[in-house]
Amino acid sequence: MDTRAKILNAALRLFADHGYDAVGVQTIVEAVEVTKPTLYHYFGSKRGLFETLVREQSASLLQAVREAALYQGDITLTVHRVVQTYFDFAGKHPLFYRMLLSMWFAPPSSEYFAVVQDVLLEQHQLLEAMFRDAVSNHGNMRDRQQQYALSLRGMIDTYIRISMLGMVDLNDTAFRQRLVHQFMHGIFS
Amino acid sequence: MDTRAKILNAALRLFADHGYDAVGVQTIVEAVEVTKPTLYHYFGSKRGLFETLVREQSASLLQAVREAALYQGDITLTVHRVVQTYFDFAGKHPLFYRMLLSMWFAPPSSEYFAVVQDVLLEQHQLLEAMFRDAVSNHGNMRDRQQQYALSLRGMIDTYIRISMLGMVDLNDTAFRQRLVHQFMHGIFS
DNA sequence: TAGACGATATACCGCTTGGTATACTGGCAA
DNA sequence: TTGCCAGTATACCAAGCGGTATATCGTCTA
Repeated sequence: MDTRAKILNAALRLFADHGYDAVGVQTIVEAVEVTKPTLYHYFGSKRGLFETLVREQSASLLQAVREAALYQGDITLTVHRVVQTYFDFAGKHPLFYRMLLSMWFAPPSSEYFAVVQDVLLEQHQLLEAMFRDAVSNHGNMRDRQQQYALSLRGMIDTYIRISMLGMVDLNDTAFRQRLVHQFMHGIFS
Repeated sequence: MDTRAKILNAALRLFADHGYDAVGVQTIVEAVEVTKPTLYHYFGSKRGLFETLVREQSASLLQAVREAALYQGDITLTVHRVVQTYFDFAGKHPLFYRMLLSMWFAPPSSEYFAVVQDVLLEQHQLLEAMFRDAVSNHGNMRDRQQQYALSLRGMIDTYIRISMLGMVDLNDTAFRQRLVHQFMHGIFS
């Protein structure tokens, strides 16, 4: 593994474990056993390092959500696919998803929030579009796409968090089905 | 308002808006127009200030949840009371609840998390006890109290967050009833 | 073989951080 | 009226912060 990748790895681990503000550049380079100019050579600044980290890691998530959220006539099925996509990603990249989650709830004026906001916004737009496209089939969800998108994300993140505490298994198909059923029940009722 | 209270007020506002790490002691005392030794006279340290803040503000929330979560034979009614309690508190203390929310998702090893964890744990135990007490009436929720408590909190916090974005009105009784109904549906199904 | 270049190190910068030693003030008690 | 004490200010500290000027090394190219 080359130096650049090692720095990104160490930064992810440290940011996820202690938070962006609490981790100094010095700490990161010590963890990789290089010196500061090396880090600044690759990333230009602490913020640049963080932006690179977020963009590279979230690319595959965004792509997967983009495909899963394509409405093709069955909203329940589509929602199920989206849920599965998030659960899969969080299972494969727990450190990154945990970090994303903590920053999604962080004060909007913090430096790192601006970086993460783009990623979150794009996901939100995909989910909203999914619900909007389903409107023709389900008249009662008109103009509620935004709220539905937010609450679906809320539910997904809640259960990802619970699973990180070891309290639930996201790979349990029956469990996932019950979640989606419950969510759809909330929409249609 | 005395100096002590002014410091606590300013600290809450600043921590909620920018995060614990991002706000220096100097910034706080400048906002109140006093000097550092004054702050250290009252609170001993930055962490001491934060602990005092969290403890004083969360006392009323804990008391309200303690009363609301008392199971008296009707679990749906009790859950409804709990939901209303949280919504009321978040409506009355939006700054504090927003701060609490951001820290609840923060990295566990961050300094402030330890302070906030006590408050969260106590709430969780109250909710868990509520579901445990309801077991005799609803055999199918046995040994799931922990998961139920976590997912109820997740749902509550999700909607508080959505309301903070202006996307939903927590004071709408019909809306609250639909939420509780949806949650209970997820439990009983 | 000369030079350019990517990658890395040493040593430093100004600034901010959380925290404190010391001194002063006003009010209240003996 | 003396003395104590809570409360507040001036001025300071060591340590850490993000960031950089400069130099060196090895490799690849002309």
